[in-house]
Amino acid sequence: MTATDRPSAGSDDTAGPARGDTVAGVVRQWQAVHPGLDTGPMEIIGRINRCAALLQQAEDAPLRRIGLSRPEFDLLGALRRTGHELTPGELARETFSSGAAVTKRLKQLSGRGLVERRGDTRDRRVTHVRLTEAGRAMVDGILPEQLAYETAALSGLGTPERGELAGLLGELLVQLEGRLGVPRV
Amino acid sequence: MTATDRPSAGSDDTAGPARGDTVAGVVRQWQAVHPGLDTGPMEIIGRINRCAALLQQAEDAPLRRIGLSRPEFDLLGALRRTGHELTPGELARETFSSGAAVTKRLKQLSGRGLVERRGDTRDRRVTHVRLTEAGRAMVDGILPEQLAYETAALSGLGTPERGELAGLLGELLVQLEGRLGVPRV
DNA sequence: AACAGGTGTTTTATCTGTAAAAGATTGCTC
DNA sequence: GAGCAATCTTTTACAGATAAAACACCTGTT
Repeated sequence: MTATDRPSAGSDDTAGPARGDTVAGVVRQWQAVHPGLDTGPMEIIGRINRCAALLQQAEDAPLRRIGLSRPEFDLLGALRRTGHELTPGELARETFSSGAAVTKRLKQLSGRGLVERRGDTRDRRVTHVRLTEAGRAMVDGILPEQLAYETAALSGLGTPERGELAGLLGELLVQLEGRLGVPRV
Repeated sequence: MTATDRPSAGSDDTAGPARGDTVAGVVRQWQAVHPGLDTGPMEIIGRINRCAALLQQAEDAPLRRIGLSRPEFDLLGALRRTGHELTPGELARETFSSGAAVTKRLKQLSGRGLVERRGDTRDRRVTHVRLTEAGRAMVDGILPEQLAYETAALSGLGTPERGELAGLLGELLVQLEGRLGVPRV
């Protein structure tokens, strides 16, 4: 993006470290260099990207403890929440990743005994993937911990603000998926 | 994260494609499997991650046209907006990336004549990096186009909502940076 | 002055993800 | 039913990121 970086903490004022977020600093710098610029989008997109980066870094912790990367967990989660077998292609669509990436992850995960492959009887091109008992147990075991971690990460926001934020992000996401998600098809 | 994936578009109802975003579908699936689960954080974090992924994909377009990756552009942007030379270490901090990544990008960018290195006269460990005239022109040329692209991506939201969203994200980011960003030091 | 420890940068080994091609199989069309 | 385009999955080649080690240099202490 355009504003994911840190303002070069040019402390001159009170040197107070709690004077807005890093994106605000970046925007201020751009305004100083290009006074007329419409930096409005930066304040949303820059913050979304920065939040995503920080949250993902934090969320890694519970998963890392059980030796799972987030993409791997997303794959297992897709199988768990749909409740039935999925083909590699479906998994790729569910997790928004490439087919090649899914193949790699399946190799890894089936090596660890968390998922199983089964060939289709009718169409021998396709395989069906399902969670093993161990895989199901791992997802169910880590999920509450994961959600607790996420809740803690968001605890700085009040309950009403969390609702507002979720609503606004949902609106934006509907727009983006309608606009950008469709060309994917 | 936990909910970055697509709901297995089990079209049964009216098959209306405009029935909420993909994250809402994922949350609904989890609720069906684990009825008691507090899926509140998913609705924020999942959406942030999904928005980030879609926006980054879209934002690539203007940059790709001039053969620049976003991390490279972020590096050039940091030099442009601070207005002075930066060392590789400072660039790493500004762009939130590793020193090794900065080294690689500098090699690439200086090969293209967009940045120049200069050794420090006092401390021969450090080098100073500055934009060349071509680099400055490239940043200034692409930035308005980039921002126009971003504005278009956000145009689905009304002006007041954009302000609210920016404000809420700023609050969240302050919290996250205070909590997660400090251990980085 | 020599040394120890710290800092700034680069290199190396390794890992992950993707795009493009390959391989395998189906189903439609003539 | 033979051929051919389409579909699903995997493999291959390659670009990019990171962690850890290596390297170069500075600084304060003895």
